[in-house]
Amino acid sequence: MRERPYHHGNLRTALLEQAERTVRERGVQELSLRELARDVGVSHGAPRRHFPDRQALLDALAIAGFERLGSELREAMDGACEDFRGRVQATATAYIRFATRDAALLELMFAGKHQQPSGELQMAAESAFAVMLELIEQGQREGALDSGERERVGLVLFATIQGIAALVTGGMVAVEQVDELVADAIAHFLRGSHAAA
Amino acid sequence: MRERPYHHGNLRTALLEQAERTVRERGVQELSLRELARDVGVSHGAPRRHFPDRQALLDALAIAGFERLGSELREAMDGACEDFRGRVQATATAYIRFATRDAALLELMFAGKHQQPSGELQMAAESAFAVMLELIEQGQREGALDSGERERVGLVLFATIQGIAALVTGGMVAVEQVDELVADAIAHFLRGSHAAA
DNA sequence: ACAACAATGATGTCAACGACAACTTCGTGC
DNA sequence: GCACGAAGTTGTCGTTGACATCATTGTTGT
Repeated sequence: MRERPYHHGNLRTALLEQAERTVRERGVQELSLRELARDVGVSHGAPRRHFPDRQALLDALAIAGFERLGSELREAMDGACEDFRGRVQATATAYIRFATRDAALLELMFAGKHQQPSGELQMAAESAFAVMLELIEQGQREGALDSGERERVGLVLFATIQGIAALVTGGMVAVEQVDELVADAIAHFLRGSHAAA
Repeated sequence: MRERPYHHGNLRTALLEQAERTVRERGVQELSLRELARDVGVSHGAPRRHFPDRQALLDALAIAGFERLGSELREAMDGACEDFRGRVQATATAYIRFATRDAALLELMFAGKHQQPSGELQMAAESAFAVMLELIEQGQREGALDSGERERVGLVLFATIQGIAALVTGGMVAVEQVDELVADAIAHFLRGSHAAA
């Protein structure tokens, strides 16, 4: 019977997957390299080959998180083929869903602790936020938004959504109130998006 | 010459002050009870008399943070005796200033990790946010805001501000852009605050 | 085929940490 | 003036992250 082979085969991925699971269930704080190694069935020194230190693991988790967030956002946006408001609502809801399901992961992604912008992480983040910018662009083409600088309007929208996520994960807003709050915020945003009457 | 006396005199306060300093300079993660004790000139077991475990210290830090945040917000709001927009802007700016100066502390306050709502912490948080609600109330009295449910409008505003803070501390918005972004967001908010034209 | 060689994993060690227990010093009320 | 409790000290245990060294495997050039 095969004692587990010397080479795990694909340890890096296994570590990332188990890490994401642990982070989701028990938070970043509780994530321990050694426990991770035990869970995956490998010695405590093994992870070091793939992640020189704990922060490197966290950075990799953040990158994976941004990639997943980006595709969920894009999927939501593309799926809602209705009007602009519908797309905004769908995208925002997808963001909040991600934020509530993976609160600890999102916190990790936002943590400015990445002393090295690390390039790759920055790319992943920008790629995820690009979806938001596309959304704004569409809105401007359809005339639902003023054609001011895209980034400025986009930032306001993005900040609002991120803020709602923070309120929810911080426990200041009950989960049942989320949809209502998102709807309120979007209505507010759209009303404010045309030059003064 | 007085070897330092056996009793520190007021260790609890000294610990909290040093802890806040350390958190501001090096983040929550780097905060160690033992190092704290060394910094204050006391043995590694001493803090335990005042904080049964690390989380208790963090909770106390969060409470102090909410109290400070609350008074800074109130001060900003009361100081700006101009129109409603000016008060909103002043309060929002004060919030962002707190968030950038004490990013790690704010993260700590928002962390849902307080398994025990702990009563006292909840009270401190509500007391800080009460300032925001007062602001909204004033706006409604002055007719600058629709008189919808206060909490809903307030939440949208608060979420936006908190979101901007997150963007800044997450490094996604440069510090120089903050004032502009806040102004944009508030303009957006106020334009959206009247029932459809 | 086979000998380097690099990649990957295992093992051992170290300092630091948080939690806990046992002991000591101090101040206060009876 | 004494007993008692609050506040601080010392020692210990198990865990952790980082590092160094060793073992096993896969690959590559000849």
